Amino acid sequence: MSLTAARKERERAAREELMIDHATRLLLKDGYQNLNLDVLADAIEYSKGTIYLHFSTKEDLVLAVATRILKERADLFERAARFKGRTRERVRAIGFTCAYFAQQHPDYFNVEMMLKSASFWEKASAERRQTHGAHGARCFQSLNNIVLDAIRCGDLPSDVQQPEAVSLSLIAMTMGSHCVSVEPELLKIAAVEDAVKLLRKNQDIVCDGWGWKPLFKNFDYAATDKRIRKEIFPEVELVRG
Amino acid sequence: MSLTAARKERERAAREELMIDHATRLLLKDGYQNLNLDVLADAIEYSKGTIYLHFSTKEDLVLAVATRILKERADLFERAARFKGRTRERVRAIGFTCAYFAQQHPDYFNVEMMLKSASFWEKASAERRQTHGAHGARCFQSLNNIVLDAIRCGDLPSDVQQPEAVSLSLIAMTMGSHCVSVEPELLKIAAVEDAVKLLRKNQDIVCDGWGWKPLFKNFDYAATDKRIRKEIFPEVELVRG
Amino acid sequence: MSLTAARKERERAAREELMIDHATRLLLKDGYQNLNLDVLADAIEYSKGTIYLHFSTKEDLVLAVATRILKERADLFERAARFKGRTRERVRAIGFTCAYFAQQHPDYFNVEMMLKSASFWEKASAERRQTHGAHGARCFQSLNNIVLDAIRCGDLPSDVQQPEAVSLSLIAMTMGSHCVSVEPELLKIAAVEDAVKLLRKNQDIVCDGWGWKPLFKNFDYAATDKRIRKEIFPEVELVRG
Amino acid sequence: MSLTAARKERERAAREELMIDHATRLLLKDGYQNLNLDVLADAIEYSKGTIYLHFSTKEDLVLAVATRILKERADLFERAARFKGRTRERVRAIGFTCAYFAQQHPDYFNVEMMLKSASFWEKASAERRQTHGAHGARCFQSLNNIVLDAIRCGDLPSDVQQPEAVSLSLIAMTMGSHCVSVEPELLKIAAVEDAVKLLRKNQDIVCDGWGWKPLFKNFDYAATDKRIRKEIFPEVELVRG
DNA sequence: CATGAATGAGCCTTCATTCAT
DNA sequence: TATGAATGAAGGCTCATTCAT
Repeated sequence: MSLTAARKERERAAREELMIDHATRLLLKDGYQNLNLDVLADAIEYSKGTIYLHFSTKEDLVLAVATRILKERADLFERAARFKGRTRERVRAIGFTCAYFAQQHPDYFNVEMMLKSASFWEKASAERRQTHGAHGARCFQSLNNIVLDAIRCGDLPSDVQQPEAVSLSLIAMTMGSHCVSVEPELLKIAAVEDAVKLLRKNQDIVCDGWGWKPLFKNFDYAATDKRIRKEIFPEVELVRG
Repeated sequence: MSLTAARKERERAAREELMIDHATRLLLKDGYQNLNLDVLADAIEYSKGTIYLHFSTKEDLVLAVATRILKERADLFERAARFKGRTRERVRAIGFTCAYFAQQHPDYFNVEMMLKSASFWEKASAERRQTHGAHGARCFQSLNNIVLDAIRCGDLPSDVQQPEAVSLSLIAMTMGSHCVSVEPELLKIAAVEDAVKLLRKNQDIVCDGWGWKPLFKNFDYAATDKRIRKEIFPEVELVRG
Repeated sequence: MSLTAARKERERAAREELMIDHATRLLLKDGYQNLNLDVLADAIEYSKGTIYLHFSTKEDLVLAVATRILKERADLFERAARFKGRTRERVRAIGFTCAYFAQQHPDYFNVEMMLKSASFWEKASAERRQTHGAHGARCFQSLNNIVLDAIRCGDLPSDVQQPEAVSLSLIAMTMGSHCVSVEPELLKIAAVEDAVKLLRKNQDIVCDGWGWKPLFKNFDYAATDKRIRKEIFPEVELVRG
Repeated sequence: MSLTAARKERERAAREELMIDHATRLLLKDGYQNLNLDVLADAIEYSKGTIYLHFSTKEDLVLAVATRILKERADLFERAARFKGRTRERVRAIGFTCAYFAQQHPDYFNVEMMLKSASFWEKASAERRQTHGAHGARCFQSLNNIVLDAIRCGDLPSDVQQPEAVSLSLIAMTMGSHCVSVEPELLKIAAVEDAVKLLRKNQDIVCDGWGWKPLFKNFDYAATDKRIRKEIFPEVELVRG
């Protein structure tokens, strides 16, 4: 590729990033249905036509937003999965990334919820659909590999029949914790102060429920947490818990 | 109230029920954004104007749908909470109602997700908002009362600081299991065959995680399950598991 | 039907006529692609939404325009076909209606040309499609019945194998004459002064070509023409020729 | 002109031909309104900007397509007009070229129809408009010269006042036959099997109608047809009829 | 000269809401 | 009270044309 072509490609990518940046912002503010391409075009100071040079439909654009965030999550998951220590410590590192995520993208969950509509996917481009699926799989595999290791080394009971069920219950709890976090009424009734703390606590409960050793109730994870913070998130200040 | 006025009031209520019936059907079929008041008016054989005599906005109508289903759930929860037995058995009965719900209203979860949009609530009438909140509280309280009983009688460890956290983790797991259930990709990767089974298993994991006795891994709940089916759902054939 | 309902129905029909009136005008002025529903809405002083209460798509509207004119033509054809006299005189009466038509709707031919696009018909409503076809068939049958009579009574040679071929050649000549009439260049080169005269002359040529008696070149149709004018078009002043 | 300039000019002409080639293909496939310059640019592997170096507007491009085909027709007409024989045989040769044309460019008629829109011509360049007119005139003159010869030599009755009327009726019949050929409904009603046969038959009717000798009904043209095929279209296999 | 990114006016269609009857 | 005709703002998407590089 010539120097010029390379520069153009960079500019194109930068423009696309700009579009996704603003689309993310508007999406989180107003929701999918209220995302308006005229408003987006005004915000990015490009015309609507230019948006359509990058995304085939509005749905395609929204999927690009979701995919970018999901990719970030997958990257973090893989990084966390490489944490050195017992399997329970490694899954705890994953839990930290979820908490980090909840802090960084407090409203991202809403975007994910949009994706559940069947008609949505039909309108997005096949390529982007596939990319999204791939990052989703990366997330799942990162977690599931730890589960497999845990069964192998005896940290999880040998009678666990389906490793995927363990992963899925952790994922379900994570998503569910997000769900309740966006219901102010519920948080008020349940006197929840810190939604991120809730998320991490719930993940511990699930691990303990599966009998994943060392159990949270029997072990002091303070040192592990310190190490996770230092090794995985050296640059950020995480919520305590 | 005169006899005539009473009859008119009955007719009005019946019409409103009819509207909610069909709105529910259309909502679950097409989703919130695709719910079309023209189609609804055709279906109920009343005019659009008449719909607006009952509901101030489209959002108000949708909230009425959600509230009616939530009321049904609250009723079921209260019924399940009155189940005789140890607290773990009573919370198990609640778990059955969730499974029952998932079977009866497989797409209702989507309706609940709609409600999370901030702009939604602004357009619904204050009265209906409050009613909805009340039924939500009933659900939570039914569950939370069992938790409180469990702490009191020692079925839950005495060091559980916040009973609400236990309830909330169960709720989170229930919602999260629904979330994953609507992601075909995830179900495929995780080789899940029966989403309802998954839901109930996950609830057990959470209870065990909190140390709620008798633990699922140490106790045979077959007899309890039989009794729940007989006493709480005498009329239906529940999914096994 | 109640009086009110009848009145409403009349009003509805009148509104639809108004829409078709203006659509016809705009269509003939600007062509199909430049027909703009905003402009139409402005012209009729109804909103665009109201237009869509009458027509499912823009194509449906255009088809309604074409159908109304075609119906008028079919009515005229049937009237002309009932003209008393020899078959050649009756087909001549049909020729007069074509000329009348060319005068009344000098640009209608353009509308008919629009209809030839395949994608057009897919977007029009099935009902209107069928109506259009029915009127087209009426036109053809009116003419073809005269041809059949002519063969039966010996005005056309008995060796004419396919009566439909005679009808079709007349139709082709009529359409073709319209085609050349909308090409100013061609008219200039060929020194045509009166397009309607051309149309009628061409139809005579075709009849003579088929040997339809009495042949134009052997017979003075002045009296017939006078009678056609008087009996079929008493109210209008037709172009001579 | 320098050698380099000559080469550049050749390249430029070749590029323009390439553009017209593909534009023709797309035009016949999708129609004028669906001709998309992006698609065309992709097909020719030149940029849209380059297209605009050759054609001032989209209409100009379309006119170039129409003109090239018209030129081909004019060339064929002139060749046919040089056929040796009686004038009726020569006009028959012209009829063959029309049939040949209908076979070669079955959808070209649609392109011609586009040209009838008034707004079209305003947007095309004056130069191309003139070229188009010139080729149209060549077609007309080729035919009209035969008519003039026929009158002179007595093949057409001496009382034919306007030779151009004869030419024009033949042209009208040719265009009209094309018109009916693109109406499937009409073809079905009239039980037409072979549209090209219809075209040729209709031309014969017109010639006979004008009394052009030798009349088709009195003369066997089989030998003439054989000769036309051999001398005018040695390279192609024409439809019989 | 050739490019192709950027434009932006334009257009059809939808649908929640209103209000005169 | 019930109606449904009328509204009109809104929005996604297209594409011929331009122009800086």
